[in-house]
Amino acid sequence: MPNRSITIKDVAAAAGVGIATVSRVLSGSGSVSPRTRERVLAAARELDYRPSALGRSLKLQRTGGIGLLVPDVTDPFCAGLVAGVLECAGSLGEHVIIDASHDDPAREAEIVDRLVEQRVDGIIALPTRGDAAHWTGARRVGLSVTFVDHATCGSDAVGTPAVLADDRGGVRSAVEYLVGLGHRRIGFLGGPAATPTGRLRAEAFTETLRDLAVTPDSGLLVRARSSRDSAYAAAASLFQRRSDLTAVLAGNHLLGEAAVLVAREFDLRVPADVSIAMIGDMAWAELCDPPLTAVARPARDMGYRACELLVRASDRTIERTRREGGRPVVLPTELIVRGSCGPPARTR
Amino acid sequence: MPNRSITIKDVAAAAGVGIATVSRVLSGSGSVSPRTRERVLAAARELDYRPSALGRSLKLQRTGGIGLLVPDVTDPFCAGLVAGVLECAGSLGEHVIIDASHDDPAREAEIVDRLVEQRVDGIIALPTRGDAAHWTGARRVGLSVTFVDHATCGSDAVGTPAVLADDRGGVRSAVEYLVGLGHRRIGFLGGPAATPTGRLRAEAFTETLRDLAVTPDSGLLVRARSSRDSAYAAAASLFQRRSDLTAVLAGNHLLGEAAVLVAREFDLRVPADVSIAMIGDMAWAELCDPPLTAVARPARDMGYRACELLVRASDRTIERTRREGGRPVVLPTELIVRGSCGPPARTR
DNA sequence: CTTGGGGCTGGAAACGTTTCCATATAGAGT
DNA sequence: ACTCTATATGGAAACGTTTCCAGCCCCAAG
Repeated sequence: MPNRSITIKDVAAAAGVGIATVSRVLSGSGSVSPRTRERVLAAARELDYRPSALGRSLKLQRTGGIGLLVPDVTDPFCAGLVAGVLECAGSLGEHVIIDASHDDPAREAEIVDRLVEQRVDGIIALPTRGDAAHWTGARRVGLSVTFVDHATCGSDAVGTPAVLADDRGGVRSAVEYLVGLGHRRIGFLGGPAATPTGRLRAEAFTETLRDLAVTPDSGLLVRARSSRDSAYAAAASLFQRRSDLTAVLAGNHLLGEAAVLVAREFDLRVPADVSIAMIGDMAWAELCDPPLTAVARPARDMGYRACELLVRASDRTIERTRREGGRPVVLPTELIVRGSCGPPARTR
Repeated sequence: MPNRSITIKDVAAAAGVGIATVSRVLSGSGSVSPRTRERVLAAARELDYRPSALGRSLKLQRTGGIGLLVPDVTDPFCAGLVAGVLECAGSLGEHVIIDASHDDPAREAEIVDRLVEQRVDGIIALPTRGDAAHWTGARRVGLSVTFVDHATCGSDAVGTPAVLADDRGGVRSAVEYLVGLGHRRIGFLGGPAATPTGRLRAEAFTETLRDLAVTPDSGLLVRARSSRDSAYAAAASLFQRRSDLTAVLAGNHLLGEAAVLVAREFDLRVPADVSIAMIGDMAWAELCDPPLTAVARPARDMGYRACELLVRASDRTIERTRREGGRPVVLPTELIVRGSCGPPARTR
């Protein structure tokens, strides 16, 4: 019963060679005679030898691990992102250390610290706020960081590579679609103004309306915190206060959910009485009755691209990365038209 | 510009002490004078020293990492599981290396190998099949494995700790509920017979029917492979072939989705024309019209418990674990009654 | 004054790799 | 036969920790 795990030394002894030779055989570098190679391979197989990544990483100063930091793995968008990262990392032979920040900057900082200790080669993050001190700290100790979904607004982290969805374009396409159907009084359910995402989508909403020469109405724009309850409350208040609106655009899937629920609660037929669209496509959008029109964001692709970007960046010097990686990668969104939007009941 | 990352040696030099002393200060063990401690702490802070987990793990022969292996992170059940593991691991100071098997045993074996190389302290897995060789291999090299969702059916891995949902009880409660409403011709949409889950739920279905003295009808039990298309095809074929059925129980969420879609396609009103229930509660069940009755499985709790179990097991010897951990932990399911089930239209 | 012990401290070994370098061997060219 | 080169091999250092052990100093007790 082997209580001590077997090392390269054991293999060397069993094969009657030096440990350097075993290393050469197993890593495939250097030259070894076919005869020796065979003996070593046989010994390794015989002993069921598993090389330790610890020893190797220590020597090589490179772990082949990448850190992945998302707000919440149960959020479908985050899950898609994770899947993309996993796919790319797997094909590149890297492993992924994952953790969830739950939108708490303190927790995020703690996790980044842990990842630094683990000496990951880089971090992919959907940050709570990209300008926090721990991010610049991480870059200072030499590991590359890639942001996803929204980039930093701070000044210090300029040059941090980022992979974004074209949110602005996504909102625009949805608004254009609704206006094209004849809607003029369109409600917008927005996420918290404190988050980059919440801010940006609301901006894009009003901006597009202005471009389309629809008179703005600030009473039609409502904010919610990022909880189910808050989303529901916001939707309820909007529907109650403004019975004259003919369409609603939900700024995220929580708000979309709330809009659907509240419309049902108020006995509004969709899309006859009110049209509903949502930013962020979900599996359940297809299952709604009627199926919900939504703007799909390529979560999986974003994860994949971010991972590619990160690994590529790790190979270069920080300097070169900073010089080259100025522009964030922006991936297109797609308006998926389903049955939840139609012309307004009473056109004026 | 420090191109070389700073080590304990640098801190020792800066503080004018030996490296042993620095280690004692930072790890909190041993005795150091307050004066020295202060100097070391100051030096570490000054240099922004981050201890390397590589060195520590190598020396301690323990990484504090746990491997997490699920079929697919975008599956809501798996996502819940991951969240639970992350929560527990975080509070225990462990980090989590995650990967997805995509239900491919070969890929799974590869991932296990990688985790062994990384010297994780243990693995939590939702295995494709618990009896595969790589699992016994992993246990042989001394790391503890905990299965989730379904345990092994093989003989070799007896004693592998497991955390399960009471699927049998869940199916039973759903069937009892439907029969209680007056249904007698209940369709069952089952997952692949090759998977433990698919087999077990179908068994529980027929078994419960027998216990309730409802005459079985093998034409009402349909299997699908685990893809959306296959699920849809199975549901369509069942509804088409057996227009006399009054209720359908979907064996997983993919099949539940398919049942809802097909019922809508066939212009069947729910629950007036057909009642639908599903194993596995999803966020979208609430959003369906009518909301879908489902059996909730405690994904997050399962992950949390599995992680607890694993870490506890790592502290003991394999022998003791094997002796103690005979019984798997079984967590209760809950039937969530919503609006998708009612009495059959024409009772006979 | 001596002895003993306890609190602090630093040197060194060990953990498992990779790789540089030195050496040994064999074959080929003169 | 001698040198030269290419190939094959092993020893040893290095990576960054932790911890054992030995040594030091100082104070109290004899």
